[in-house]
Amino acid sequence: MPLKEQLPLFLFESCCITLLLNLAKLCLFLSGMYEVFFKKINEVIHLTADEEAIFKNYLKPKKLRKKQFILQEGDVCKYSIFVEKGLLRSYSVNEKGNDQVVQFALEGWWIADLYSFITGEPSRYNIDALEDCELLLINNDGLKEVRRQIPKFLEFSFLQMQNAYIALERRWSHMVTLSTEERYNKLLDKYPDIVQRVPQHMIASYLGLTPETLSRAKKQMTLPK
Amino acid sequence: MPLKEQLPLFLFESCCITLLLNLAKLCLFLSGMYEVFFKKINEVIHLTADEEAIFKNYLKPKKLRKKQFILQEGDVCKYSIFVEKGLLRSYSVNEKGNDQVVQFALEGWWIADLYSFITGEPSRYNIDALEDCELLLINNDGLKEVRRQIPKFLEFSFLQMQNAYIALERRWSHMVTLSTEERYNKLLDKYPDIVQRVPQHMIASYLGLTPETLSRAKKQMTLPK
DNA sequence: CGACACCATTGATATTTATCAACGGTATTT
DNA sequence: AAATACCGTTGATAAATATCAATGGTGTCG
Repeated sequence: MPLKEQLPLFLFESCCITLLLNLAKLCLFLSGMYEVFFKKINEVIHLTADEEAIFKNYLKPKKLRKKQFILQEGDVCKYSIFVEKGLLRSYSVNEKGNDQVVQFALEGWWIADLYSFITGEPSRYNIDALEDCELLLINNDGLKEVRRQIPKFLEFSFLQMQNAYIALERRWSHMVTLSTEERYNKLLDKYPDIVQRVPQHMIASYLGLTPETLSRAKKQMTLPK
Repeated sequence: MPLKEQLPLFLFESCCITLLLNLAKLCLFLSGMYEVFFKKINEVIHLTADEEAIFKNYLKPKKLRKKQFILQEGDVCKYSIFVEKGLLRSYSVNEKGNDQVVQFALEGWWIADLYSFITGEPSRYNIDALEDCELLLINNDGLKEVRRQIPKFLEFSFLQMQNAYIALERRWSHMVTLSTEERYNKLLDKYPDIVQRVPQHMIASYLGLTPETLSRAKKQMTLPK
């Protein structure tokens, strides 16, 4: 019994159109969803279409609205998170109840509590969305499987980790050698996006300062020519 | 014309004995020289004797006396350094001429200025020996070659880099969340060796403090029960 | 529209840490 | 053995930053 027989024609047509529209939307969603991801990887290694397909099996797309959490303190960090679109931030809460920003993650960046992710221990960090986000999640088994099936990706992982280490080391050296103002300027130079898209008190926390101190430092920088 | 004919017998015997002694010393030197190195690697992956032999082709043993440099500011960091024995320290010198300790490396640890090592840019760090050391050096091409010939070693490199990243992240979080005294105690807990073998002003610098501040903090810790 | 949350700024004050200087002890070098 | 370098401690003071409190602006939500 064909569907057509059970419905008035105009309803059937309406259904078809809706269906097609949704299918189109889905296609767009799925193709767009991985765009930045594979672009980033292909800057370092080259994946064939087959390999990309393998990868997609282990990737879990997720949309996250502003202010929502993707990881909360006490939970185990089950996923390594890739930001296709939007802006995440990880932070801890100290004994006085203040947020302590650890990291920001823009489009094209990865973020996780690596320690919790590797060991399975509960995380001491929170990760939430500062903007509406489109994310790709992959768990540790997934990553291992991809590294097994696509050995090139192990190479990528190594290089990525190496770069992350160097960047953190550099951030450390800036923290201990540069003045407050120099640190802010470095950030402004390197990540103008972040400074524009993130409330200033979070920038302050990222730089290891109170909001008041950063505010005063900025004032000092404009006044004396 | 045999050597024996040209020398009095007692001199010939003396030569033989010296030669044998030196050979024995050389063997001991060579076997001992790689002991910690392969022990460390085999904790993570298993290398066959053949693979160890391949590795040795690219390793350059070097002894370094206390106070000698293995890397100086302005030089390119050509080697990744493994400490078989002894204790190294990397540091930078700030504009006031003070040392700023970045890292210590005990037996079984690796040390380098990774940024300079990867990019070939001149280093901003110095690395010197705080004790007489036995080191194994390997350059970037050597590492790449070993990773190519022994794919397991790429896995090792990745895991090692991941651990280094996690450790640095942890050190960061301790730096920003813990008090001076808590930071010192953490170090005491985790690396009692370092605290005993390194002058206190270097510990202070490692913790981001002046020697005076650390001295006073220690005093505070003993007085009030 | 009004209530409310969020945020940057500013002022006054407290706390922490650095800086400068001096001293005494210990190890190293000559 | 004497001279010297190195090191940890202590005191006095200065500088940087945090803390506490208040204000005004801006945007959001009912």
